[in-house]
Amino acid sequence: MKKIADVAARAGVSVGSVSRVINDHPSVTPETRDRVERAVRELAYVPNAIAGSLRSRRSKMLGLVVPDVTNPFFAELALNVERSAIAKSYNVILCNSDNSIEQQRRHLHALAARRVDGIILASAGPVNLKLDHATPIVGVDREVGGCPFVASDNVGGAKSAIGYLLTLGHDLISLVAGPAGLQPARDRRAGYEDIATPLFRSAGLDPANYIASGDFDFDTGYAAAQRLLRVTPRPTAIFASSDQQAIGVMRAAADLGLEVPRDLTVVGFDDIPIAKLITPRLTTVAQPVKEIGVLATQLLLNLLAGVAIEGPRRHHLATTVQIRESSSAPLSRGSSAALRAWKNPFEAGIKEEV
Amino acid sequence: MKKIADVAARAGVSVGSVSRVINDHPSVTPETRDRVERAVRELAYVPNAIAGSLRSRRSKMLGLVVPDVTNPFFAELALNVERSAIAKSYNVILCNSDNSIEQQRRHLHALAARRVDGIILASAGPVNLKLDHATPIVGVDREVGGCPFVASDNVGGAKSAIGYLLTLGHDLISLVAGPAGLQPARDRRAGYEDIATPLFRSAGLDPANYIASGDFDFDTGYAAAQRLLRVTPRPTAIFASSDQQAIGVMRAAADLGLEVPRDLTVVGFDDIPIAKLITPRLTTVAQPVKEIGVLATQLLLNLLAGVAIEGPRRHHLATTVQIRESSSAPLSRGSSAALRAWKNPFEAGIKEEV
DNA sequence: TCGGTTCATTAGAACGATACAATGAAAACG
DNA sequence: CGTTTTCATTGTATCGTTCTAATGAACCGA
Repeated sequence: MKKIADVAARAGVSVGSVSRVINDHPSVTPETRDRVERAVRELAYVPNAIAGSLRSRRSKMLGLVVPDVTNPFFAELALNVERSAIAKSYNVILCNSDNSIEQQRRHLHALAARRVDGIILASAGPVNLKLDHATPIVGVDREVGGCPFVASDNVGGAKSAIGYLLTLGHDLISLVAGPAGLQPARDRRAGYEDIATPLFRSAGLDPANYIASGDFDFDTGYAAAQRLLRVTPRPTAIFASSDQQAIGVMRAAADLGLEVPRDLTVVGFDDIPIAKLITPRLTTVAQPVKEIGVLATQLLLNLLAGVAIEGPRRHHLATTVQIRESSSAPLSRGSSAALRAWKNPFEAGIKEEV
Repeated sequence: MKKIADVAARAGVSVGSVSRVINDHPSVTPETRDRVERAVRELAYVPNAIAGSLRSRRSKMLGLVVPDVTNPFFAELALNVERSAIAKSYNVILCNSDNSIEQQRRHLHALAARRVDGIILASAGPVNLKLDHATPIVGVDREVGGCPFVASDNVGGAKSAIGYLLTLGHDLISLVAGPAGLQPARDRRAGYEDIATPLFRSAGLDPANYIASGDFDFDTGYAAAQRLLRVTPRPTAIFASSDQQAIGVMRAAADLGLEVPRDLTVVGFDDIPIAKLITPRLTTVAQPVKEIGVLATQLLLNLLAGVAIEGPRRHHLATTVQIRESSSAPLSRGSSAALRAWKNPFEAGIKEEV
């Protein structure tokens, strides 16, 4: 394989000049540039980025660590991180932690050994950063102690979903919560409870009866709905912490002979691609995944470029309630005093889909 | 950041010995190993893989180029490639070609510059391999001229789906085809035509009336079904070339007042995760994505290790018909002579889901 | 015309590891 | 006991770039 010296010889210049041409440094005469470019073409020379990285101490690589690219959220994240990175001539090493903190530790170590310039980390759990990490890290989705951080505003997203349901006239709203170990799940629950708990209280009901929890998956949604739909008085709406759960809820409803949205309103969270494909189309809280990926990458690259971080180090991007077919006003409008007093402060993030 | 010389100094040995310990070369006394390991720990030394790669001329990195990780098929592929790679201490650089041949060319060039040891390529289109490529390549999903290749047996998959439908008693089976530019789409169509065309012919019908084509997406499925379901005599089953299309077909059927599977049987292709979540659950041809990813990676790593490739260079892995709820016998069983004569030779790959 | 800038160019050091040949000690052998 | 073999160890060349300091040419204003 050709090296820079071969090109230099062929072009009749020094290796330094070839290097300058390749990295288009300004100090090059058009003539030298020409001769070098011709030589590069004739020899089909491909610069060795490894040697370059060694000398320049910059690898122009980023690490991306996610629990599982198979999850549509992380796939979309990976796509946008990679795109933003490549636009600045960075490549991305993909790592799946498989939700194992140990696996993740190994990956972080490997990335450090490869001297990636920075890491975007959707952490599988709490992580000990004193080890290894000279490498700059930006957290996404799940907070990473001390690092700049980008995620959806999960609390706000849940609040606006519940707000939307109240506006429709629902006042018995159940929650299917996610794993308590995951911050996004906790945040969504917090948003829900912030509004829903007082309603139950003022109606003299126990809020705990209207919450079921488990994983973010279909089965959890199904099982949760089976239980929640047998509570008296029955909830008129169910807010699920993920779209997969919501789909499980809809199936359970169908199995119980309830029609969505006539007998039960279902709202999900995430807006995964199929949400708009199923019947009925799922009303859900859309996360700005693309923005998260792009912003996280920009933050990281700025950090690397030494640009002072302007604005906050922790970003919570606004979500949007995507109104589709799985939600409607309840058959008999709720009548609690609290509901009557309700004014929705979250209207900004709610939009009807065309 | 510490380097190997620092470790050597601290341990009171030569850099060579440290190197041997790290790469666990056999020629090391337990005592030396101990001292080195302690020094490594005390200095929190992380070897510089870039320097190592430069000298050893092996980067221990693979490139993975796919059109779009957001596609569940490629996401699953990426997951399994990365897993298989990491098991052999390789890392994976992820590249999205966005279905652009030009973008893909740039990515391949960057991977060559980074001196990745090998590339797994789901090509966006025909590719000119004489440029750049000393780097070994294994093709997946879409054939890459001259390279070892791994994909589903798309022809066989389509045939077994049609075979299954014939067994149920269908004989007017429509096809929603995929983009003619994509090999998997062409292969699935070929498998369909191989069996279906003679049936139409012997019934005196024009096969072309029963085929619609477009992208692999929901909208194409919807539009195709709108047309196909107005043909007389109406098909009793529709075989879609992707699950997304199949979901579009089901929605169109619903909009036309047809109930699946009573009035129309729908079969998809891929078995994406949601296929089993929707109502009715989708009968579909499952691709062995995991196996494709694992096999492609193994093939590539063997190639790199210089292991002679045993067996064929081109692999077409068997698909499985996943029978779920969207398929059943037609209301009135078909009666063409061809159908009566039908004996299904594809029973092997058909399985009822528990 | 001359000192002072500016700029393109060059030769060679440096990056941090692994590979290799050389060395010395211990083990094995007849 | 001397010779050969084996093995752990060492010092240093090397991988292919980029970076730095030095050089010389060209240009500028006084």
